[in-house]
Amino acid sequence: MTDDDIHREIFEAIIDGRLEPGEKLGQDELGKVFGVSKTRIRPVLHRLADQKIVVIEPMRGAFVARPSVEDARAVNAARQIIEEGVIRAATRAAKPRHLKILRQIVAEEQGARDRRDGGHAHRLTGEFHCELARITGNDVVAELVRELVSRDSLVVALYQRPASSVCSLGGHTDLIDKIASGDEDAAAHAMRHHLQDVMDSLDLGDEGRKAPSLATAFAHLGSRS
Amino acid sequence: MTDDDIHREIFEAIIDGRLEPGEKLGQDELGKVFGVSKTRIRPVLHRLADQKIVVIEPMRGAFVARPSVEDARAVNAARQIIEEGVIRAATRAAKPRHLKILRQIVAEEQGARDRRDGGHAHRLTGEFHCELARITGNDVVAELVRELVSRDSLVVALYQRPASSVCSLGGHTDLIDKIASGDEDAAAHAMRHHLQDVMDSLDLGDEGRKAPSLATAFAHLGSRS
DNA sequence: AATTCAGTTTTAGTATACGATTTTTTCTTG
DNA sequence: CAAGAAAAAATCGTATACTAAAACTGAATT
Repeated sequence: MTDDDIHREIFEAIIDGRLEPGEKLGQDELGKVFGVSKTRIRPVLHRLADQKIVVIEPMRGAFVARPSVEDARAVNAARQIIEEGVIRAATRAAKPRHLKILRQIVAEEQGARDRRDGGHAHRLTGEFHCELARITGNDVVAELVRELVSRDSLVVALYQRPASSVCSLGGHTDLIDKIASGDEDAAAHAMRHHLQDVMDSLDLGDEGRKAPSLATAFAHLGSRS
Repeated sequence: MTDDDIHREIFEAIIDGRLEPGEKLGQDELGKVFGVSKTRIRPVLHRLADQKIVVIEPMRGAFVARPSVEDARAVNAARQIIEEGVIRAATRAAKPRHLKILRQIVAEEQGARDRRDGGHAHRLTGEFHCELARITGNDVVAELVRELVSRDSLVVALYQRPASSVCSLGGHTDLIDKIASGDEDAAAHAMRHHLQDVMDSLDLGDEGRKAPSLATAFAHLGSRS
């Protein structure tokens, strides 16, 4: 069990939603889970904190990150900016085999949705954008996009509307078409709107449904203080 | 002396070239420097490794990163892709005060060059790109660019030609002009070429001048094996 | 004289131990 | 009985101790 294994294990547990935002990540507790001392857990937690997947409150411990509404908007806006450059480069570099891979991912995505497997579908949605970044042939870019996508996964986990995973259905195929056409500007435009659609499909009205603040939890009582 | 202080201290020592690429970063040694145990050095080293500023070889220790020629090309290519999106967003968002800040940085840069203060000039060059990212008003993007720029600093430190820091002189003012004109495409184009110019000004012929491989060090002897 | 191998020293990686701080529990008091 | 204070438990952060691997030294051998 290497350090990266521990990291990946926790990372995936969070992204897959098996660990809820705000949940406490105790060092000794995790150490017992993985059969190591907390000495090896701490660096992993710090790395996850660097990735904004967890937050570390001094002397209080690590918690699964709970991005605020502003964080959510900032990450999405960042993706619009970054992935504009990415899809432009991808459009310039795209070969038929690349498009084939993208189409395959969309197909699997569709399949997962049909099977009502929202988790898998969501993961493939992220995979699509990562694969898009890979078309550029640049590992640095691919890694950057991967990080942004994973941060966005947390956001979606927190703010996704109950009955809305159909939103990005056409979005990805549209992106592929634009890339295939070689029209860089059209592709960039489509990407910005696609990400904006994802954003708009979120319920950013309250500060996260899970573990809400007391004020919102008891809002139905009205303010009496 | 907080953890971040230690991190920044080592980070800046590397970026400023006070620690040469390839140099060993012993845990106990650094611990003594900062008056702490290696327990607190290790996470810092790992964080720097995440940032690709140092490399950690298992059971051998940490060393100041020595990006290969391929790494150098990849980081520059990544910047071309990422910063295309950034300058487009910046062009759309730019206000007069932003341009003023950029022009000021260029002026300071020019002053530093006149004073033959290459280090300061180089640092301001990076600062220019970070400030450009800040125009987008997005902290996530700004942070991303900052990381890429710092990685590039290492590359430049390794591969810069002895007498060539004049290269990007006109580049930045040109970028400002394009942003001011509001012509997004022109700005994006200028950015790509500016970064390509920086790249071309590097001496990527050998695998780094400092501490070269034995093969290149004794190349003048010819191959006799 | 160069090379290899054994012994020594150094150093990375990990666990344990300990002090400091927070959280929880319990006890007191109005 | 509720609220606050004090004590106890739990847990974070750091240093120290230990183990194992790598680097170094030097002698022996070809």
